[in-house]
Amino acid sequence: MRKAEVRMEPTPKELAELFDLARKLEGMLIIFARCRVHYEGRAKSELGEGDRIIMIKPDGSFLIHQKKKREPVNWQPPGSKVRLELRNVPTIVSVRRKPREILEVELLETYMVSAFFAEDYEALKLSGSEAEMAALIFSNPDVIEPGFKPLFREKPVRHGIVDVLGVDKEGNLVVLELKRRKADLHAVSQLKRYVEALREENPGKIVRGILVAPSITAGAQRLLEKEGLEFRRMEPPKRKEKRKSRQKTLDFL
Amino acid sequence: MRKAEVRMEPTPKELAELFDLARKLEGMLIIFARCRVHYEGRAKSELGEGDRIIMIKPDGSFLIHQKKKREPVNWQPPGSKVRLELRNVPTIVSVRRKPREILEVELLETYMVSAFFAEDYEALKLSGSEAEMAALIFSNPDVIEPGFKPLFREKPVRHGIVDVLGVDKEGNLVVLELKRRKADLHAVSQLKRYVEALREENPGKIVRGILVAPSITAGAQRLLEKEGLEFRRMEPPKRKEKRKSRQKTLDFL
DNA sequence: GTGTCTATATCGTTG
DNA sequence: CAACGATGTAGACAC
Repeated sequence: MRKAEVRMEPTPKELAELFDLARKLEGMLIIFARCRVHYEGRAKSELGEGDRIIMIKPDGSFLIHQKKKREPVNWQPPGSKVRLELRNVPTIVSVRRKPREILEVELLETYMVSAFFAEDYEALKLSGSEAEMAALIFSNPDVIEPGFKPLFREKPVRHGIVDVLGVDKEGNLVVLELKRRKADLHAVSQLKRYVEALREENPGKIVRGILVAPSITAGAQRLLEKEGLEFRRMEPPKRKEKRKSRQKTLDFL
Repeated sequence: MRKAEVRMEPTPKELAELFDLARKLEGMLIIFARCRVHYEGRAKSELGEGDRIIMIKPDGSFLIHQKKKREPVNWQPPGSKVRLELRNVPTIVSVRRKPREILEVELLETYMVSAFFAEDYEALKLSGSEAEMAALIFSNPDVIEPGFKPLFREKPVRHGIVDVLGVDKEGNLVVLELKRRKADLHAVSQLKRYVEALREENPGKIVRGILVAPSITAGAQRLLEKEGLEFRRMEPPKRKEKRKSRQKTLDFL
C-alpha cells in the first residue's frame, strides 16, 4: 500500500471507494471540488457554488477551505461522524452530536480526490507560553520584585482562577495575572475580579494586583491606574527545547 | 490548463515547477510529505519528523495539518511570503513581516504535490451572530423588556465599547452585553466594566446592566447577582437567508 | 497602524 | 459533563 492514493476526475464509485479506504485505514482525505455547503448548528450558514479544498481527518475533523484566509470557511470539529451519500449529487454529510450540528457538502464536480495514510508520532514542542512565564516566576520570584514569594499557581478563588497568588515582603497578598502578549482591557478586568474576590475573602488584608505582560495597551493602562493595580513588564521566555514529544527508541538496533 | 495538477513522488525539480506554477496562477497547493517544522516568532516551536498535509494559499496563508484536530499544528497567516529553497533537503520558508515570524518546513520525503486553480466568487452567508441579536433588539426592543428603548450600538465609553446602550421606561440608562452563547465570568466582568464607566460618566443617574444570552454559567450567575446586574435569556436568531454574497449576474443572457 | 471585541472560536485542564 | 481560561488565537471594525 502506498502512502498516497489519488484519483483525478473520479466517478462517484471511485470517490466512494477512496472515501471508504481512507475511513478504514485511518487516512486523511483531500478533495478538490466545486461544491455548495450548508451548515446548521450553533449558527447557520450557506455557501454558494465555488471551488474549494475539503480536508477530512480520521478523528472526524472536517475542513472546507476557500483560497483565502487561514480559517476554514466551514468546518466540523473532531468527533464528528462523516459519511458520503450518493444522491443525485454526491454529498458529504458530517454530524456532530453535542451540540447537534450538521454540515452538508454537495460535490457538484470533483476534480481530484486523494487519501494520505500518514504516520506521525511527534507532538509540537512549544516555548514562550504563559505557563513558561509562571515557571520562570516560581524559579526566580525576584523578576516580580525583591522579596516576592509565589505560593499558588492556578488558585481557585470565588469568582475565577488566579494565575499566581503570593505574598510580598510586607506580607500583603499579591495576585499576578500573566499575559504572554500585550495586555488589554480584558486582562485588567480579569485581574480586578480576582483582587476584589480576594479582598472579600480576606477582610482587613491588603491585596495587591499586578498585571505581568510584555506590554500594555493605553486603555488598559488607564483602567489599571484608576483601579490602583500595578504593571510589571515581562517577556515570555523562549527556551531552546521543551520536552513534550514522544521519544523515538531504536531498541532493535 | 486543467483545474488540478498532481505529481506523485515528485523530484525537487517537479516540486519547484508546480510550486512556481501555483504561485504564478494563484493556485492553492497541497503537499503530502514527511517533514520537520521549525517556527519562531511570537513564540517558538519545533515539530519532529512525521507525515503531514501542507496547504499554501495564494494570499500567503500557510497551514500544516497533522491527522488530528481542527487546528493546524503550525501555520502562517495571510500576507506571509513563501518560497521553496532547494537545499540538501527541499525546504519551504514562509516569512511574516509584522510581527516578524518565520516558518520553515523541511521536506524529507514528498509523497504528492498538487495545485488547484480554484475559482470561487461566493462568500459565506452566516446567521445567528451577535450582530443579528442586536438587530433583533433594535427592531423589537420589547424582547428586552416593555418600554426599553435602544439608543446606541457599539457605543464607546471610557473603558471599552458597549454593545447596546438604551433607556428603560423610567428613563434609567441601560447597558446590554450580548453573547450568542452561554455567558461566562468574562461576560459579567465586561458588563460590570461598562456599567461602572457609565456611572462615572453620568453621576446621579441610575445605570442598569443586563446580560443578554441564551444561558449563563453558575459562576457567572453568582457574580452577576452579587454585582446587582441582570440577565435576560435570548437565543441568537437564525434567519433563512442573509445577504452577504456577491450576486451572480447574468447580463449576457 | 493600535485598540477593542467577536467567534459555529478551538483546546486543555480541572472539579 | 460543565466551567474556566489560554491561544503564535484569527478576523472584523473603528479610530
